[in-house]
Amino acid sequence: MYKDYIIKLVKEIIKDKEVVVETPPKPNMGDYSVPCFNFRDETNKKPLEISKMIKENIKDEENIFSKIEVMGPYVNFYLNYDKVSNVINEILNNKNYGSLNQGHNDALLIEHTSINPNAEPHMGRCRNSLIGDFLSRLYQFVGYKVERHYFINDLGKKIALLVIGVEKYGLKDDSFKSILDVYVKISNDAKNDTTIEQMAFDYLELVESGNEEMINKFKTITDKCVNGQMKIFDELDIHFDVFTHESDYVYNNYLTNILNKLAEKGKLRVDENGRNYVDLSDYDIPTKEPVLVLTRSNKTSLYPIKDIAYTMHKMDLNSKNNYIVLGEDQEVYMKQIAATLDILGYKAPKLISYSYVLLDGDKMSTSNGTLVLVTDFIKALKDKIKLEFNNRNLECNQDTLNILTNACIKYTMLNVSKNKIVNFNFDNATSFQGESAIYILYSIVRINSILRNNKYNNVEIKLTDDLEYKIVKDLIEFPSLVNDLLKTAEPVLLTKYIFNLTQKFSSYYEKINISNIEDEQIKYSKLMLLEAIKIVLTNGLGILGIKTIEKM
RNA sequence: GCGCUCGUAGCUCAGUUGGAUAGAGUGUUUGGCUACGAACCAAAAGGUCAGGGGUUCGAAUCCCUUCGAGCGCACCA
Repeated sequence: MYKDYIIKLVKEIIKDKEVVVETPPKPNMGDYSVPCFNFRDETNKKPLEISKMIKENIKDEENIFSKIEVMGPYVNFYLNYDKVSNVINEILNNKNYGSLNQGHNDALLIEHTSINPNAEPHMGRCRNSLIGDFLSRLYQFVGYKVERHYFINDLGKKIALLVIGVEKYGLKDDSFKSILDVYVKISNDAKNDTTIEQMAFDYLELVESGNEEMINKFKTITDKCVNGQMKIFDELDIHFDVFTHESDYVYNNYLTNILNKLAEKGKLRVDENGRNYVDLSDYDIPTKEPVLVLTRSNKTSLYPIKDIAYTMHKMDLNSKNNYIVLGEDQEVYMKQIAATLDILGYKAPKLISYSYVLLDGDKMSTSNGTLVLVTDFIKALKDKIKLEFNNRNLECNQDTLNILTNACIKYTMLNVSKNKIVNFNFDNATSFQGESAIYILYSIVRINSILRNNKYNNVEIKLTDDLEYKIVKDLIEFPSLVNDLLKTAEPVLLTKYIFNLTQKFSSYYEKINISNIEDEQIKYSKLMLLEAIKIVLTNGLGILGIKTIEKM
């Protein structure tokens, strides 16, 4: 946070040049540094002379730095910890520390997950939900009023098949599993009997023509599916505010209006088979043909036109802060949608995309059996956690078990850059040592333990140890980290920050026994430091969707 | 074939919009508990940053190229 201050100071000396502030490679080289290579000007001074010149002329009037030193072509700044440790009081007085209320209580709409109703969530698909939920919590943390949207694709060929399957085989009960069983049966039947596929198209046509009986059949079975999915997401503590059915857009005039408007703009085409498509040749679309097909030959609607109707609806609700989370495989598709929306005079939501999840090197997919279902993974984690508790003769209640399970899943999945493939490895994902959620939660438990045994009164902070300074510096950086999260939407920045801070605390814990300290001011300062660490860790974990526990 | 993303320690990953001697965890080797909670800490070993060119004071980072991986490229959603 003092980077801006440094930039301001240096700019008073070096005008018209961009000033970069970075962290020196070694702690004994200071807290911040400004490289002077780029400050060369007409006078052609060497960076070495410039760094000296900056040092001699700089005026730190707020007394933030205890020392400013020249090291070759760098000017290094050492924080005055007697002063900046004040951040601890700030954190204790503001439990929302890190949020600068960037959202100003504005509304923000985010769509994520939106998986096919007949698909059970697995760890691959789940990456969307975890990133989406992370962003939702981040935006909420910085003061947006967040609304989480879920689009229910209740009109696909697959749902039609499912309706046929239920007619043929009935439904044992309303559980997700029974529905999936029926789907597997009917899609196997369809492979040998082509009349089933034709029947599916006939059903879809009935729905689009407004046949109420058929509409109800589609909606009923889809809603049962979505209920099943939501039970799973509930376990992950991921929730949605608004559900919208794809079918809502076919009965009204939404779709014909879109087609008419595209025709008005002169961009609607019909091909030799009677299909409607949009001409996107004015846009940079990296497909063979710059088009987007909207209807089948029989004029029933394809998914994109319903998605466009839905997206327009979302943009009407919130045109300013509108986000969608999609896998990398949808990037080109989103370009097509955005281009079509542009023709229609609409903006597109901001796209957050991410790469696939591989299972030990294989893509997770139902067809080749290489996938880990969320429910199965949750179960495996719970078993392992219980075992670990047993080995230590500790009790683990349901709440703790759920929190720890969630923490493991979220931390593992969010600890990789979005545009990199996640190599999901079972042993790695269930490791509780080192860089893991359990390590972090365990450390907070140790902080709690100290704070339970040692009461304190607020004092003027007096720190005595290098490690404390390093921790304070991390705490100072938290608000600017949150800013970086907003800029990049990159969860790994946060997971690494949390882990680094936790590591520093662990070393500190080994080094200094607070309970044995006699001097009250020093002891209380350290206790306040721990409290501040706990608040920042809790805030950070909260953004990841991870709850903390008092004991374990 | 064309486009996008990626390639960093045995394994899983960071690397501050080009900066100082490339960092963590895990695994391996070693040391530390009659405890502010050892799911921890300390230390050692481990690198041609996929290969090759280029740009400049300086490249894991930018450009070109080769190789490798993932994804996409009109009637699935």
